[in-house]
Amino acid sequence: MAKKYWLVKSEPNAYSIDDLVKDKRTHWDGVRNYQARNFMRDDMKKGDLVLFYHSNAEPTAVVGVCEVVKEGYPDFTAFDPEAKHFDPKSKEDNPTWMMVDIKLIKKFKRPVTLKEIKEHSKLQNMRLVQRGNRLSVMPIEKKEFDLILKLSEK
DNA sequence: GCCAACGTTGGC
DNA sequence: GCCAACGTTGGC
Repeated sequence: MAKKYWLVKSEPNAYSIDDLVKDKRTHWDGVRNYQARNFMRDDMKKGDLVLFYHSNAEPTAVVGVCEVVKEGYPDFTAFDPEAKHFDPKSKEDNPTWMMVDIKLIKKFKRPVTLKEIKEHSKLQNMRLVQRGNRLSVMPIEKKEFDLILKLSEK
């Protein structure tokens, strides 16, 4: 199947691109939204490429590229009463929440800000710039992915 | 810190 | 099944 492209959001004070630079690889836990869950469970495949976006940040921006290295499996942090995103309704034998593993490919030389994306005529269809969008895992087009990569090289 | 947009919950 | 109340997200 053809490679797909994604964008994931993270608040840098929770988990930033620099944390990923340090860790090299991480599991994308804590997603508690069904639509985002479905993408991770059903559609994100090994080798898919992922833009890493900082939300609630200064600046809000795409800051790097990752690759999916492990496909959807149960988000075990949902089972842990001590964990921040504990969900008592998710059972180990029937998990509600799923996650994937990603590894860092590169941190951008330069962040591509939300402002730039909003101002770019070719990026208006991204769900990221659409009003009120709160999805933390979303599919993007290859041409959008390529363009943002190119902008980061400027 | 504010607040609009959205998702979820729960009473009916 | 409807919908108001509530909690969360996330830009500004």
